[in-house]
Amino acid sequence: MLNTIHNSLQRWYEVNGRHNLPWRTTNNPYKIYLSEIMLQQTQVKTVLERFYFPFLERFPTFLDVAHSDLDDVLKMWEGLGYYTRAKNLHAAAKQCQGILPTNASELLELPGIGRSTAHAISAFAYQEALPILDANVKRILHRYFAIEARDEKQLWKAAYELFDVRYPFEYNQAMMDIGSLVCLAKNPLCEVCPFEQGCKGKVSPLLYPQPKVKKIKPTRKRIIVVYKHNDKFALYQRKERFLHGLWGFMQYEELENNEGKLLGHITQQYSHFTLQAEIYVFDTDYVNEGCEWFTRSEIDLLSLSRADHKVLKLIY
DNA sequence: AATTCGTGGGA
DNA sequence: TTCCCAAGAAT
Repeated sequence: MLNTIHNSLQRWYEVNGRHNLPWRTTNNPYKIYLSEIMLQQTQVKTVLERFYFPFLERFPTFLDVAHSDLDDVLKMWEGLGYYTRAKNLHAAAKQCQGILPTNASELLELPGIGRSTAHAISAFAYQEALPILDANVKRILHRYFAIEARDEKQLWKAAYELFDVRYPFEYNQAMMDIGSLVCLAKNPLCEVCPFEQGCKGKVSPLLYPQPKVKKIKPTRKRIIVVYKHNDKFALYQRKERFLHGLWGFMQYEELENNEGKLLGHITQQYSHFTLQAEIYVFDTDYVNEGCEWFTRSEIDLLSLSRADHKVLKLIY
């Protein structure tokens, strides 16, 4: 009986829910929206302890984002990763002039907002009765309905099937809490799960969902050259999609000449490849195309990737 | 439709 | 250490 499950879930949430998360104790749409973007593919701990509050202090309102330069938004995003999120946040602020739409279908029109995020913002800020489908909900649905295949369409159908239209806010928040606290990927705690009665996968929850086919992560070897002159260093702002908008030291696929001094090496794990780079320092006043010169303290005002911070640490 | 996007937590 | 993968969206 679905009604029994819903009541069980509501009771569980009242007692065990993470009610003090800052984006749950506000009804400010911008603060809810910001949390949803930051939390995409990112753990709560990271957002909560390092990024959410500093960003809101720098950009208290969505209108402040709309009036800002992208470089300033990227600086507050530095270290959080998936920088297209910052670019889209900035573009969205410009597009709606700092005023968020008040329903999911219009939110979906904004860059960086997909179906699940649109539903989340609308359910949390405006109580619109729509289910979300994040990693937590997906894992619960896979197990509750004993769905092995990672099929987006099937999961959305399941999401609507289990949804409690009476309490969109509480239901969606509760689902994420169950997913991150109870229905764990490796060690699910079925004994304390409010879904235990109706869950078709509880006899062997680890079967759901099917494990992803793991692909070997390729290694990219690169040469990074730190051009230095007096007290300044040459950096370029990335124009390509990867790390777009971030500043960094020059990278080459192979060393073109033997000038410069070998300083060391770095490795950086990315989601789909491993970067292994040798770092050279080259003292010159030749200005590379697309490069600009910065002192050490000026570099601190730029947004750099993790790999370039490692290079910076090698210099000092 | 499969791949591309960062970084760090946690086992 | 090594591995999986987290409040997904865009391409």
